[in-house]
Amino acid sequence: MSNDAAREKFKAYLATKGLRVTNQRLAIFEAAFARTEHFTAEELVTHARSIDDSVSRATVYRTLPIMTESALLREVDIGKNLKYYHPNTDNNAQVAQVICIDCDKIFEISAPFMEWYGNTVSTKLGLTPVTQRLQVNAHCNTLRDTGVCKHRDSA
Amino acid sequence: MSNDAAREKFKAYLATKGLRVTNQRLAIFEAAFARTEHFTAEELVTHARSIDDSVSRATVYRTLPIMTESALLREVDIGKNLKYYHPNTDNNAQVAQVICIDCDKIFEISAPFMEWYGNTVSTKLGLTPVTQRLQVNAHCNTLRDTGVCKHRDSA
DNA sequence: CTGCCTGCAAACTCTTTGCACGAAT
DNA sequence: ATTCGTGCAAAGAGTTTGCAGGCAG
Repeated sequence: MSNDAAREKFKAYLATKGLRVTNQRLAIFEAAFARTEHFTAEELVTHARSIDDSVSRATVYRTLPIMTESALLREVDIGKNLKYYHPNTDNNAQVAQVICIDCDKIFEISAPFMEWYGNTVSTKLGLTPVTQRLQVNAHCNTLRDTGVCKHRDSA
Repeated sequence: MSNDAAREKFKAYLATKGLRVTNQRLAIFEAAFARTEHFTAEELVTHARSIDDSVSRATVYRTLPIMTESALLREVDIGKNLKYYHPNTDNNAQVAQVICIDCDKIFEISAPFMEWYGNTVSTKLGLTPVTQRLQVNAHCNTLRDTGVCKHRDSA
């Protein structure tokens, strides 16, 4: 999905929900979709402000749920206090994460079997699965061998 | 592993690390191992105080990492602000969680394949896996059908 | 005795919210 | 003109930490 298509989807979602298309919301959208790596709310505040310096932290926090509900962003919780976000380029992405404990870089890996697994185990318990997550925390071999985590540069 | 065996393991771990066996640490241990369901730090404070009312919140928070490092407790992060803990009855437990979104009850399910998965995907990235987690968030069918979440009572 | 442990309360991090002003429809 | 959206700053939740006194070894 191109950024243009995503922007239209965002506007359409806002319209559907009776929400307004504001400059701040658009700036936050642009800031989010300009990112290629996972980002935090705080980073999004900074980037959105470079587009429209009137964007407040509060508005970013109020906009993030809108963008995740509309499936434009995926929320990635890796067990730290803060949440990471990533543009969702595929609506039905079933992805696992491999997280480098040394540099916090997040690698995403397609894991279509997750959905099957969620269905199977939930059904046995009388539950209906909504989301599933599969994460692997790992150490960087390069760091162990050379003292430098090679992922840190690109993170 | 019986509670007695776990208590000895706890004391042995403390000794190994040069940490002292204090009444507070023992009270926190007893409170944790008296629980059959997952519990939070705050719940542990309350229960530990019923054993030794001198136990402070700070000491509970300082003791929890010791108990997780020693594999006596497993830390379960279900993507909320707070963490849950559970006595670890099997040292090498590879468990997935199914979480009822309606009542926050956590079901644990043996998932030995997780370790294999973690190894496989990590190796490809030049990483060494440390931990993995697999979680399914699900809605309660009983709640949907009858308006009452049947798990809430036992949670 | 020595130095780790403790309780207390303040600090911290991330996120949410009340309020009055401002802008989209 | 309405009504929703916004920035600001304070509040909130969970957790961590500095400090002075206390207890295990």
